[in-house]
Amino acid sequence: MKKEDRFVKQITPKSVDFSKWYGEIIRKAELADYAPMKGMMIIRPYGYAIWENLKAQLDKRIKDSGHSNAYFPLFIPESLLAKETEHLEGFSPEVAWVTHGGQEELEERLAVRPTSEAIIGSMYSKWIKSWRDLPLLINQWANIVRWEKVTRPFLRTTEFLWQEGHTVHETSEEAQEETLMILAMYKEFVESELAIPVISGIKSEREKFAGALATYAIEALMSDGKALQMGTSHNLGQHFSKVFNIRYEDRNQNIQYAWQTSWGMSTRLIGALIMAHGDDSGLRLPPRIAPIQAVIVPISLGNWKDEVLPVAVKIQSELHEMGLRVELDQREEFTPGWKFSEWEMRGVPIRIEIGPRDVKENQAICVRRDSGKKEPVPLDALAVKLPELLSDIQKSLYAKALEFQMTNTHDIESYEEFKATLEEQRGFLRTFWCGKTACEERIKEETMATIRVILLEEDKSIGGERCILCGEKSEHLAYFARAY
RNA sequence: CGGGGCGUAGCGCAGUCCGGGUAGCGCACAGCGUUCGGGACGCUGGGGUCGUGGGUUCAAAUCCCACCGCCCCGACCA
Repeated sequence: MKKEDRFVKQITPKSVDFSKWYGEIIRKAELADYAPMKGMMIIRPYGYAIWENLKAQLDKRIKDSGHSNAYFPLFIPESLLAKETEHLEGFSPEVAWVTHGGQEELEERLAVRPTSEAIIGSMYSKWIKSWRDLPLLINQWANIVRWEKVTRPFLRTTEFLWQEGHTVHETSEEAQEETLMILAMYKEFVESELAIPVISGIKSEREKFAGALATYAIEALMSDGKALQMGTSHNLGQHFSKVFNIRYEDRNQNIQYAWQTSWGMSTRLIGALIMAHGDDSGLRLPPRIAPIQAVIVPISLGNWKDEVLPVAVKIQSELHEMGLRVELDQREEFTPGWKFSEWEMRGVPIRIEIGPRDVKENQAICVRRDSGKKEPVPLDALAVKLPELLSDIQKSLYAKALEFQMTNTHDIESYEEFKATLEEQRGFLRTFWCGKTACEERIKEETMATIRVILLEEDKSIGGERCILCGEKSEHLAYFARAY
């Protein structure tokens, strides 16, 4: 961006210091604030409004695909959490424990849920008796606590909000089908609502969820070239049904352990929005989830209160009637220029300027946040033009992000090239990997890059290439990246 | 958990070393007036346990000791 075009001067340009830029956007756009406890944050109304929009859109998809919402307890007795040992071992370093009720020490410690497989599994064993009880398709919206050592607002906080689905099925095939259906739903949701293109695939053994048979994930590339996991879908197989005794009588009157899945997406999505779309002037929110889709800024010149304001009020109420989220900024203590910068920083997709000149000409000036393009629009055309603009901005943000992802996805043929590319340009490195944890770990040690996902069978165009590190024959086409 | 940085008004900082002595600046905030098509200006005003505890001293933001917290960069994770 050219210097004279950069009107917002309150934040560090992201090219100068990405971390600082990220933190400043969060505080100055009033998305969140640091809490007085380490690793915790307050999600402020503007940030929470984004979450509510994301949640509404995702919740609709979850329900449309046959799932129902429920709510399970925040606390999990230690004995329950400890039943699946791989699960406990995976989470134990980051579990917070309640040891006292008032002054009295508890007989058994209570874990603050780091995820709810255990408590939900224990209840499912009571509810499921017959194949007629299946599939059981439940989702919960909840808060989760994980005692992380390194925290960053939205990306990794001690407490976060998420959605976790927990389903039970008659067969292994059905569980697998559910796992992949959710993965596809997540991808569609993120791409169409958040306008962020993602890659999807299976996680390596090392990166999979503790206690799962297989973990699938969607991953996106942030604009600093690092990858971010945006959602996971796990096929739990019978691991949890065996320890929680979730059994049913099948259609042939045999007693069987049930097959389960679990899947989740969190407030981390907000961090992704910031890092995938934001620019030097601040946030750029996709219209479909922006709390404010258009802001009207009246130009306070001359007798504007009588001449301009009534027109602005009328525009707002008309657009509001159409279901658009439109704000009229009639604060008198700020100049129009100040407001322009403010709303830009907060990522509002469209600004509608209206001043005395426009009123005379029966028009308003529409300015796009994504491109900065201004155009006069006749007042009676606003109702048609605005939805068009919003939809165009949504598409264009996605297209820009996709272009970025494609130009930063590199097909790699040698380990030397792998290391060089990572140093010089980051991004996704697409290459073959033999499937051995030893190779994966050595690559991580030497380059800080991890396997984000391995492409699924059906996505593979070619087979029989060789592992980037050891040279063994391999069918695993993997995406590597440095990740958050 | 390692390495670095920082705690002074809501935010950003100066003052601390090298000299202990009325706690300052910019922004923000409040009032009034003039302004307003890309972060306006004038005047007036309010706001401080100088991170916490201890010590030295007539006197500590400043010197000494201990502790706490936060941020950033690395090893582990939605």
